[in-house]
Amino acid sequence: MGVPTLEEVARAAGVSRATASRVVNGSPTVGIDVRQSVERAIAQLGYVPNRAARSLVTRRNDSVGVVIAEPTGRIFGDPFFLEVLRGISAALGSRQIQLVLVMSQSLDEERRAERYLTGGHVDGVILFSLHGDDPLPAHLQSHGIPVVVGGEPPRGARVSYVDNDNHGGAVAAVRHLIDQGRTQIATITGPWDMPAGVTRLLAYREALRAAGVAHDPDLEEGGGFTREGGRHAMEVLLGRCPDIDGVFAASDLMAAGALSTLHAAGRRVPEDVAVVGFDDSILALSTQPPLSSVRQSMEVMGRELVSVLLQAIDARDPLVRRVVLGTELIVRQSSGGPPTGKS
Amino acid sequence: MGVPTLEEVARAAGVSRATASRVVNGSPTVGIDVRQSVERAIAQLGYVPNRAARSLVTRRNDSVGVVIAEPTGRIFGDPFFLEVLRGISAALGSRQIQLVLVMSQSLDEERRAERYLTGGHVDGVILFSLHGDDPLPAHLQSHGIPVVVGGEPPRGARVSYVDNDNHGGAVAAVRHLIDQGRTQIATITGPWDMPAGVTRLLAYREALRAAGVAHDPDLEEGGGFTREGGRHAMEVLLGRCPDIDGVFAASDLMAAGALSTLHAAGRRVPEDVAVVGFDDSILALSTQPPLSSVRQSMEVMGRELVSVLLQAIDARDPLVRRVVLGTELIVRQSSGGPPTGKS
DNA sequence: CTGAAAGCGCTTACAG
DNA sequence: CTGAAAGCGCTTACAG
Repeated sequence: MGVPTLEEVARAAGVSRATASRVVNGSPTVGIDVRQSVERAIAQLGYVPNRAARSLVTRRNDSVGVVIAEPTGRIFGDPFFLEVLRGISAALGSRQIQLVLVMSQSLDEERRAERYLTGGHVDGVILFSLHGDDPLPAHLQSHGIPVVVGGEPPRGARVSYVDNDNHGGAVAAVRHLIDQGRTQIATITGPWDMPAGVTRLLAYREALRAAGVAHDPDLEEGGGFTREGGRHAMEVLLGRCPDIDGVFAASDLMAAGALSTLHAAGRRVPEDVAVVGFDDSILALSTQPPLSSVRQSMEVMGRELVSVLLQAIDARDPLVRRVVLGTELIVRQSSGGPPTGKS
Repeated sequence: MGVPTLEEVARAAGVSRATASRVVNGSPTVGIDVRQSVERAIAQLGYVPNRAARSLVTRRNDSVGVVIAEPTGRIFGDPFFLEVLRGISAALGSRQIQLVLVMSQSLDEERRAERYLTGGHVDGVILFSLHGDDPLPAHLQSHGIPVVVGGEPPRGARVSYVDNDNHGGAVAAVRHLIDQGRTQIATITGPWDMPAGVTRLLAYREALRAAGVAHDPDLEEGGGFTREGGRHAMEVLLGRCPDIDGVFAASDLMAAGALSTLHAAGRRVPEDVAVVGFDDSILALSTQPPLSSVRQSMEVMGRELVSVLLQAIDARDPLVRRVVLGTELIVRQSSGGPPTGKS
């Protein structure tokens, strides 16, 4: 009794265990009648293959590790991840692959995660929220584990990744501010060691340059991708350049912080200062006024990550794949959009 | 070559495979000297036990399924889950147990998830965001799988759960509004089929009754735990009772929606209407003004869920355990708190 | 305290 | 197209 085994299925169907196994695994070399009787037995007994036994011989785990490593805790407030996870989960589930979630906040946890991942317990790894010099992808690769990074990978790493078009999105945001007639456009940037932040900053500069605006370092201030950082950066910017009339914040969270500073300083948004964020997160709709932002589909990113990873696992090739997903600027009140801009 | 096996460890240490296994599993019946030489071999070879092989014989997976089932997609914007996941992940990781994440949105996915979970692939299951009549916990239990529910379980289900003190939190919120001198206190409720929503509504009524206020159904309106629902509910309430001066929303998301209605209607918050939400989510700090809310520690909930589940798995008893975690009212500007209420 | 041996449930060359 | 047999890496009574 208990859980039925392949052996019992085979007996019930009057075939050998080998043949039953072939049916379960969809081998084409099985007679149609034999196949059917095995399938009937499977249905009748409610047979489910034992993963452990299968793994033991196939040397595959049919599981993928998803690592969210963020020692600073910075990212954890971000609903962003849930969406990516959903995309990953959907793509993996339809292929009968387990999603093993590994979150590490402390260095201790990170070490344990690394030991686990290199222990051969997963067939591949999806990595998130890396910093510029994170050795994890290279380390995993050196153990022969297929890896794909969500977002920009550490500089110089030869690793596959799927990223949103940070550059294109940021350029669109800044160009939009220019189109609105803004001439003193500041930016609040992410941390220097996070590639996405750097890319968005470079795109900001490029968009201004393309519009013939001279580069002014006084208009750039770091906000560390936090709300408090955004609030503070806005104060600094306002102190340095009181005539700012446009702000591109590299994340919605920082934009929300900037808004409260502007509010406190008596600046009207968007009349006095137009603000655009990045992420089009849930926050964008709850700020006052609603925040223009650059949208990226996190769910699509999740699916794409799985697709790239499975290719690497199946092909067992070290080919580096890079996928860049398009972004879209959503204009709301904070930069002159219509008042009831639902979305 | 490749990954070292127990056999190789044993050979290197000059003992039998059985003894090596005992050392790996911390059996006390091993001579101190033998133990040490095995440990040396393990370190030298970088041995890591093969989970599949172990599972096959122990009949344990050393993995726990975490199910987020939300066909409506309602909950997915909620950063809340990430925090719970962190708590679960931390508690599980320190015990070397895998966190297998299962998200299901469509009925199809839900069915697949159920098949997976009953297939003996996990040692136990943590369930979230159940509706009042969800048969999943009972179904899993009938397969002999230990289950614990995060939040209130479906009515009448004999299943262990860990929940925040929704009742106490809601009572505190309403009492606070009363203490502020509010006399026309409305509530925006969650959906009727979600226990947490119902509990918060009942607590609202009880707190008013305790204060000697007569029950007025006109002051209650459903908001479905969504922002849009909150916005609409506030319109309805204002239409029915223009003299409302306090609102208890059963979630921050609905409170945020209510705030925009109040804003559009020209009501000042908190001067004209004081508002309190529930969850103390990331939203509470980004609304204008910042939102008073009932805080619950989601990370603690995660740890507690693991603790209860592991007890059930180890004990193999059908004992039903109920854990209720305390909540705390955080007062911010939306109900008369100080202007710069950081937190 | 230690070892020889059986067995967990499956897949997969190898024959036929 | 099908079956007999070996073997994946581990744990655990059972002896001693």
